[in-house]
Amino acid sequence: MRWSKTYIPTLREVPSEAELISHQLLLRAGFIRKLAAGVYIYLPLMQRVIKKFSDIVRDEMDKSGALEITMPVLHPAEIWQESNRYETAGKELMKLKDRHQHDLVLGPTHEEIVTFLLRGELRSYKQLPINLYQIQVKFRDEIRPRFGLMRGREFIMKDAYTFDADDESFAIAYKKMVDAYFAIFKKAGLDTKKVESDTGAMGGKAAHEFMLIVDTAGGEEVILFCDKCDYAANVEKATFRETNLPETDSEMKATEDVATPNAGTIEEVTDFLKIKAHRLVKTLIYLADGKPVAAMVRGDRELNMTKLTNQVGAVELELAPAEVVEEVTGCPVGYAGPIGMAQEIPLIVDNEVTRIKNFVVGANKNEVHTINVNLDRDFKATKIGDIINAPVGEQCPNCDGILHAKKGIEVGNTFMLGTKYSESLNATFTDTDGNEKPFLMGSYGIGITRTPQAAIERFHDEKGIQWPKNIAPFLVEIIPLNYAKDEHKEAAERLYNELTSNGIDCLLDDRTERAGVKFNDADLIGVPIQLIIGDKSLQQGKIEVKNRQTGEKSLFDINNMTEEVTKLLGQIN
RNA sequence: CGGGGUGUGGCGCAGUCUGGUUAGCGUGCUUGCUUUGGGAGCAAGAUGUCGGAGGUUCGAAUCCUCUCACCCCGACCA
Repeated sequence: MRWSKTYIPTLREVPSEAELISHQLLLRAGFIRKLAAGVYIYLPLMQRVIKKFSDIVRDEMDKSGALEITMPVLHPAEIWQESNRYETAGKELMKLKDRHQHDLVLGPTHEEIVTFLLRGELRSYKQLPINLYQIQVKFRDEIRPRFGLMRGREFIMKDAYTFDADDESFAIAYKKMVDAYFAIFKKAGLDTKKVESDTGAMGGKAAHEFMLIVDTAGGEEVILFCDKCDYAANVEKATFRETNLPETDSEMKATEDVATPNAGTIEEVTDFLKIKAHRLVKTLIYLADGKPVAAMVRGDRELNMTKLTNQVGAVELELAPAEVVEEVTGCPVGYAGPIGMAQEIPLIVDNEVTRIKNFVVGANKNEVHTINVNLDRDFKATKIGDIINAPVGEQCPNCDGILHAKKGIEVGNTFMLGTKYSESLNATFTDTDGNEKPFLMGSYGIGITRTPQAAIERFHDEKGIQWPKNIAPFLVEIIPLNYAKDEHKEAAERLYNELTSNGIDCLLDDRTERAGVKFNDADLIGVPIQLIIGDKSLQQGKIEVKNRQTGEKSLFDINNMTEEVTKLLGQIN
């Protein structure tokens, strides 16, 4: 492709709307433009990246035995009502009405549709297993779309669905997908980690996420890793073993209310009472599906809303607004405690709280805390369980290693759905014994538009993008320094024709721009190999080569370019 | 949804507090000449519903009301 014949609108300045470096580079390098919040136009370079990544995904999915189909984007609301996700995922769904006032949904994912398809088609175990996938645009009415292609309202996803007759067969299907995912990301030049995750709104038995580890602001997810074994889980899911028992008293003491003037925060209270943060147990009021619940965790711990949601069996959980807190506790926000609340509500207590004697809690009175409080003696828990984020430095749940945290971007996920959808949508088959059984299902996603942005977040420098070769818009960019000069132009054209006819994907910068402009644009768009045609090297019968990933420069013989370029391509990521 | 912020040529911004020529600057764009190995120089030129609607005023980018869009933050304070 010639630069003059395509459209690469590079920007010199950073558009003010972009926060993340990867988002800025996508805009500056002329890959995307925004239409509305979370809705983007893919320009020619992005289109090429999408195609290259999609081809890798297709290739590996096909190899794994999955079958490509295309399902509709437009869904009748009824099928979503049938699975009950019209309610549970309601706010995320893009809804619309047709001219007959029929409710429709723009598909955010396709469990319902693929199950609809197969419940009418598959009647026997003999037709199983089957794996169907598609690469297609999805719609989600995100609360807050942000960061360019990272969290859009419209985006492209590869989604696959497996149907199996029994657990052994499902385990094979799941493993095949996991293997395919590792192969896909490896081919795309991305080293991903598979981590355990919560099943969330998707439901089902278990789930994993494929994370690209980054150390930039783009890493939205926190992942806990064991330093000894291969345990890895995202923060919502990660558990730990309580081996570092906190210091505490041996005997219970009598409770006492203590005035704590102007001490509302954990720090203020612990300073005032001269105690360590773990001895102050905070009581947080949440609304679980609209009903207030209280949760107690150590002052030095973070409550994990996903775990709490699961403990109370709720669909939606949100921190209670101040008015509700005041109504429930009977005092201003900041002094909630388990004893003497104005209303009786469920009380979920974190495991760790049971290890401490004589802790401090809010007294449900303004600027008063109660000291020497003990579980069971002074109040009863509705439920005791793990409701905190696994703390860094605590012990791995599987071995004696220590947990540490990293940030990552989720580029793929796999869900063991079990029979959640096949049961709710009544999709059954006849087993070997003649009985009707619901299908065992799995669903598997890869963000086709998010992954390239994640790759940029991982691979860039101050000059621009450093694409891994297999998802780069081009493999090679030919840069004649002075296209108006016949020798440069001829050498460039010859090189372009030679490489192109040998199947090497080239971009020829045939603009009559100055060298500096071309160098900067080349570094910005991030094509892995730059071939620079200038007087210095040309006079020696050489072409200058710059490896965009390392910045390394060398000279190739002008008569041996295809071989040299192919060799270099074989060496880079 | 709550909180904060921003809307001014393609892009980045100033001007708004304290209303007053013809709304500026940088960059980009067009044309010409020169230049040509890391975002050139000189010259000439084009490009604005100042997000929108309404209002106050002799006069509004600027003040008031409403509205729309976009960006950021969101629960250790319980």
